[in-house]
Amino acid sequence: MTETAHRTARVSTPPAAETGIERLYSSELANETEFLAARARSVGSRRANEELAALDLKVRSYSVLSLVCSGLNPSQRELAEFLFLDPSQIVALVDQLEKRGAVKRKADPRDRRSNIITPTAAGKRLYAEAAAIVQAAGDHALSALSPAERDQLRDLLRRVAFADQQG
Amino acid sequence: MTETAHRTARVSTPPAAETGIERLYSSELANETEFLAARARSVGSRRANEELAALDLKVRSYSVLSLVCSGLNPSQRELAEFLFLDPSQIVALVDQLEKRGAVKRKADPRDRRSNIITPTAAGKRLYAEAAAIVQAAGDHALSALSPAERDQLRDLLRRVAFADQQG
DNA sequence: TATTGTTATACTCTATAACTATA
DNA sequence: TATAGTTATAGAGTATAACAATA
Repeated sequence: MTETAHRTARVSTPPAAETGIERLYSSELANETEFLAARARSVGSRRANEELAALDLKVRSYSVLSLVCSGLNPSQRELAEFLFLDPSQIVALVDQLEKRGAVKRKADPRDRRSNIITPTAAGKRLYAEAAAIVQAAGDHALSALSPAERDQLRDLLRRVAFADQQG
Repeated sequence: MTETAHRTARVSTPPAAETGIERLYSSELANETEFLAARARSVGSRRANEELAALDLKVRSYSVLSLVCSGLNPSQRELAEFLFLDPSQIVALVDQLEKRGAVKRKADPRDRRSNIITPTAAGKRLYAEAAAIVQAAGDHALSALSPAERDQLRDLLRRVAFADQQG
């Protein structure tokens, strides 16, 4: 992202390749890590959203359902912090999942202000279906990479994603 | 602008395993590449947006400005396709940049339906300032990685981001 | 007839503040 | 006084369709 930007400098003057946008691949923007991460995520989440629509879910609600089904008994506050979402958005997401009988709110006995979210049996089944869909979509999005490269990418991303917490 | 207000409560709290959300790192979701990409991008673009606000820009408008200043003379249609944005959104973004004198529209002599967007001198100066900010924000976001690892991450992301075009 | 840019519109997502009940 | 959840609302972002000019 730094001095490496002009390592992949422009491929001479554009031959005005008519309608193709491939020529923009050589732009500086197309070599910025953040732009690439945004585009990669966009490619993946678009497909995931399309597939999840069959279960009336989106990546957002799937993420909540996944954490609720993790066995870690998250509170709404924890869901908000972990997903970088405002608590008020969690309310809406949990409302949706609760309305369809996938999750339940229950007061934390140790702090009755806190709602612990747990899955129902139907919620667990829904998650199993959704997880398979998301995994398939992810495999498709990463089909350009070998298994080893996928592991590599995931590990690098994890270190960036949690850099502030892990120091 | 104070979007992190709800997230600033953990400043002086000791690493107590009770209230922390670190326990959610072990969830399945935290090991999904797509989730990690979304979170990594969120970390980076939040900072970039905060810094770019000093220039009255956002990552969205910066991306347009960057492509316009690349010397590749993109049309609005090309900007839309490359940035995964609707053409109508490009209209608004180019309007903003044109209104502040950073870019100009000019009809493509070979197809007068098409608007070729070019930077003004002021636009080039604005881009130079913005690029430095974005680069600094990117370096900060990737500070957990070594230079070699950053290259590795960028190359892996590029292959994923352009997998459909490159085959 | 198809495409580029444009406008208008509706919908979703996100941010913010105020309120309650607990602590 | 502070925090978890809730509600309401405004703003930003996004998607869609219709239109004029051009091909």
